[in-house]
Amino acid sequence: MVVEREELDVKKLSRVFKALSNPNRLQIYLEVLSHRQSGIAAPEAGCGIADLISKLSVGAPTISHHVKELVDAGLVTVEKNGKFVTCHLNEVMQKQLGAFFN
Amino acid sequence: MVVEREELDVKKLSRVFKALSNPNRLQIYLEVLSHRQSGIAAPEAGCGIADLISKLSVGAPTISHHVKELVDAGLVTVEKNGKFVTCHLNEVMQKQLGAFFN
DNA sequence: GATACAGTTCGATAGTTGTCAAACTATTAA
DNA sequence: TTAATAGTTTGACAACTATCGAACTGTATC
Repeated sequence: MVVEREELDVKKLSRVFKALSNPNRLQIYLEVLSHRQSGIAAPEAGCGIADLISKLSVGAPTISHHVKELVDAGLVTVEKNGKFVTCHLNEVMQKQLGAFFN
Repeated sequence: MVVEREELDVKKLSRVFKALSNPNRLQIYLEVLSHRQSGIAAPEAGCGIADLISKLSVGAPTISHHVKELVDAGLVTVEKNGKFVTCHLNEVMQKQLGAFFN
């Protein structure tokens, strides 16, 4: 059995920073941060895609693309409820990044 | 007199993360971090360009370019001593980034 | 001076990224 | 089952990036 090491090596870390390097994507992350709620436990909290579309003055395809990049980088998670999608903060990653700069 | 506001708005912050989004540039930053020394006070400490060139298996022009981007983003500073250039950590920025993820 | 050395700037190029419009999928409503 | 709605995927394209070799600038050494 291969053990998945969840350390932040240079490659992974640079991918995280790349995800945050685009102003619109950073704004999405900030929006998710402001709804500070992780995990699937609380469906009411979190940040809806529609909110992001209305706040960021770019089209839906672009938002969708950006959210996927944030998910791939491990910064946020995504939860589907019927037609709707909600973004949640990955607090583990947040803490790891906080630790990196300390 | 115009007061220089040194806040980290979205634009500035995304520029910082862009600077760290390239693996080689992140490696340079890590190298500077490991010589944890800021300011011009201690010329002996800090990270020399030549060290970076030997550690990063990319050419000198590329290193030079990357260091400039880190400087422009406010992540490191640079100090010249005759022929040699030394990189220092900007600890203020480091602390601001640590605070951002907390 | 002339030479060597440390690093920078320039110009070019292959590769990547952000964005959009159009077409698509899936879910709810009529 | 037809419509409408929420979001995704695809394909395209302009803009940007990382890297290199060549030429350059400034500093020390002979």
